[in-house]
Amino acid sequence: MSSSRKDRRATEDYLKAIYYLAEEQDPVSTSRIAEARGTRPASVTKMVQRLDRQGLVRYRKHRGVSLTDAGLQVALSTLRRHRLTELFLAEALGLSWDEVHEHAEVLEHAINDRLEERMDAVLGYPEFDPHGDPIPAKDGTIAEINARPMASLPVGCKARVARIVDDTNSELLCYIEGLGLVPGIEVEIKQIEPFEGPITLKVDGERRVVGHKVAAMILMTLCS
Amino acid sequence: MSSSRKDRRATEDYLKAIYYLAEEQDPVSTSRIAEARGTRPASVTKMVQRLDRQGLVRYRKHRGVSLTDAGLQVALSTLRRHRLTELFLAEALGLSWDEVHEHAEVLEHAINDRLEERMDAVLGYPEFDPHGDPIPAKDGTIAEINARPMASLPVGCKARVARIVDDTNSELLCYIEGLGLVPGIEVEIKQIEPFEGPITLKVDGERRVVGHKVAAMILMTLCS
DNA sequence: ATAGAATATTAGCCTTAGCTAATTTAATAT
DNA sequence: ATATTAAATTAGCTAAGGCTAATATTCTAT
Repeated sequence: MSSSRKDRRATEDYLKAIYYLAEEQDPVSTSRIAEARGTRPASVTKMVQRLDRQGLVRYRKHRGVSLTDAGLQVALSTLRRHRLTELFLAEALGLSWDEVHEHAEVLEHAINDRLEERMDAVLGYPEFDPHGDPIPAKDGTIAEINARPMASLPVGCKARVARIVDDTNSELLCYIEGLGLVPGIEVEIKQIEPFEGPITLKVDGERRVVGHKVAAMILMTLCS
Repeated sequence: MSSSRKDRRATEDYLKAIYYLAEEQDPVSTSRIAEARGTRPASVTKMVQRLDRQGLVRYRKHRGVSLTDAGLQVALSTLRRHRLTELFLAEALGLSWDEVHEHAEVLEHAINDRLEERMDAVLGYPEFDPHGDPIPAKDGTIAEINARPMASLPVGCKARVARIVDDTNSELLCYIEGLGLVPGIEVEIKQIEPFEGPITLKVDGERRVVGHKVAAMILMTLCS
């Protein structure tokens, strides 16, 4: 039963992980994927070889993997479904923003084009999620945004704080201000742990570490 | 990785199938399950042996399977999620009743207690779906209903038409009336194809075959 | 009661996705 | 430039769910 109507789960999760990790460093190494997914490198090697055979990634021994166009489409589609699902669950079921992620992590693999389309319509075709992260369009295009969430910046990048997303969470806003992360300030991204991990950055010559949730609230414009 | 966080899918689908088929004939035969699921009998044998080992069914060679209490709980929970999901998709995404089933068939395996609870609350704790089929409660109890959908009756059962669920589909209502299936009429169930299959019955001494969708609209009271 | 037909089971193979242990390749430090 | 270390790969195993072909059991009709 090679194909027919299979488990999208593993494939989509791998491609999504590779998509995220590639932001950090392009041919993504086996061990980074293993770390991100909580599996062993040997399992990753086998899987990326399969994905390569399916034309979803380009893999060269000891050299890492990159998404092909086809793989990128799948990753973006999965990301789109993830974000639409999060938004939808928050909207339609009144779940908190903290809570929706884990549910979406499962549901993103269980919804099809039709459901995606309906959710999109019901939500009014949103382009960004409450974190300020863009929701890829059906065709894979990502809304151009001059200000991007800090968490989406590449390592080594210098950028300026553009605005802090209003999460109606005044405690966090104060905390962020306290870190010196006020609009106009220039920071350099030193290190990003994938997914929910912390981000290390340099502000006014001083190193700081901020959590992923906080970083998602901080929109940045790149210093070219 | 024996257990941890597995694919509920196959297990739940088997148990659900067995639950439905048992209504027709209790120890359910291998081949009935195979037919219902579109797999080969040999695969079913292996699977029910596994389910037996897990304590979800009782299986005796050549004699068929029955659900254990644990298996029944899983089947009812799955059924509950299926029906809540159908209702929720119709409500929240404006999908037609025809359409929701196939989506629910996938999603029922992807939602957890929390989502189930939220959907239930948002829907106002419904006890029946639009077909008139009861939605099992969290504890597995099924709302007592004197009138049951025709599709839920056992084969050989004699029952009286109680009412026709108003589907706001006047064509179907007329069609049903045309078959002589008016309230008060006594019919005998001759044969039920599982799931969406047709139902053969005897009305006024004449055999008739009605589709599952039609049968779901006809609520019956048993003639004791 | 038994032959033949219908059902069910077993044996043996496949794929996916994981694991460990052993090996190979690449990177680093002297 | 080579020895050591770190990272990646291969080999070989596991379990779930499928499949086919072969075998075994039960049912049915004589």
